[in-house]
Amino acid sequence: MPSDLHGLADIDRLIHEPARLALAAILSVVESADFLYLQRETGLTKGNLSSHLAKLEEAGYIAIEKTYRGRVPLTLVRLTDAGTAAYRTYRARFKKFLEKTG
Amino acid sequence: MPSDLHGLADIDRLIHEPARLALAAILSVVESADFLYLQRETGLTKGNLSSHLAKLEEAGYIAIEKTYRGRVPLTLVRLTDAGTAAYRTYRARFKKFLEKTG
DNA sequence: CAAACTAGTTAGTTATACAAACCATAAAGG
DNA sequence: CCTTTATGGTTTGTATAACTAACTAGTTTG
Repeated sequence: MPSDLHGLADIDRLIHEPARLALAAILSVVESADFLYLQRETGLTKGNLSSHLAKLEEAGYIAIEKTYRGRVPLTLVRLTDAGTAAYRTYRARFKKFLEKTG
Repeated sequence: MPSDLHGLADIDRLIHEPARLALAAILSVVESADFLYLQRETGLTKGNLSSHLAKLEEAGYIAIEKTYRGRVPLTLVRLTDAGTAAYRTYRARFKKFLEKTG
């Protein structure tokens, strides 16, 4: 394999996807967020948000806690350590790409 | 629609895709490049490269000129003005995102 | 003249994002 | 009450996307 253009090739696709990148950006600053808050912030449909969260959870990037607010179900999401690390790495890599190709 | 998280939502997907982002980065600095050069730089398979180029051409981001080197066919690729503009916009937007969420 | 290389395209598979429809419960209105 | 409306999601289906493998076509080399 060639130079792979400044590590662009092994960018984390899971985070690269704009919807998930937005989610990571939000979760990186809030400790934890509920489903509807995330939906409003990202503008995603419920289904879409649900599937993105499932992917992030599968990757171990987020932890999903299903609880109740009163008797109304409530889904709380937070970034795991792995998720935080992945997000940081992604940002660093991309920043480097932008600089190197500036 | 909500805040859309610093314009991340309307990022140019055509350029956002890492393979095409790499292509744009290369083409933004070389005036013109041939197929095999691009293949080696990006590490893409021929088929994959071909389809990415087709998409970029369809969008008017690149111009493809099919010519000959001696009697061997040669495909030359260069960024159009629209492509250059789109690449620049993409970079600016992403940079902004990185800064704002820094 | 056969093998192997150059330069690509086409065809087919797999994965992805996305929206629409659905399900379940709870509160509110008549 | 019991129907509507809202909350909080999941499941399902579909169109697009990326990617690989196989094929085409001509060319050089042994």
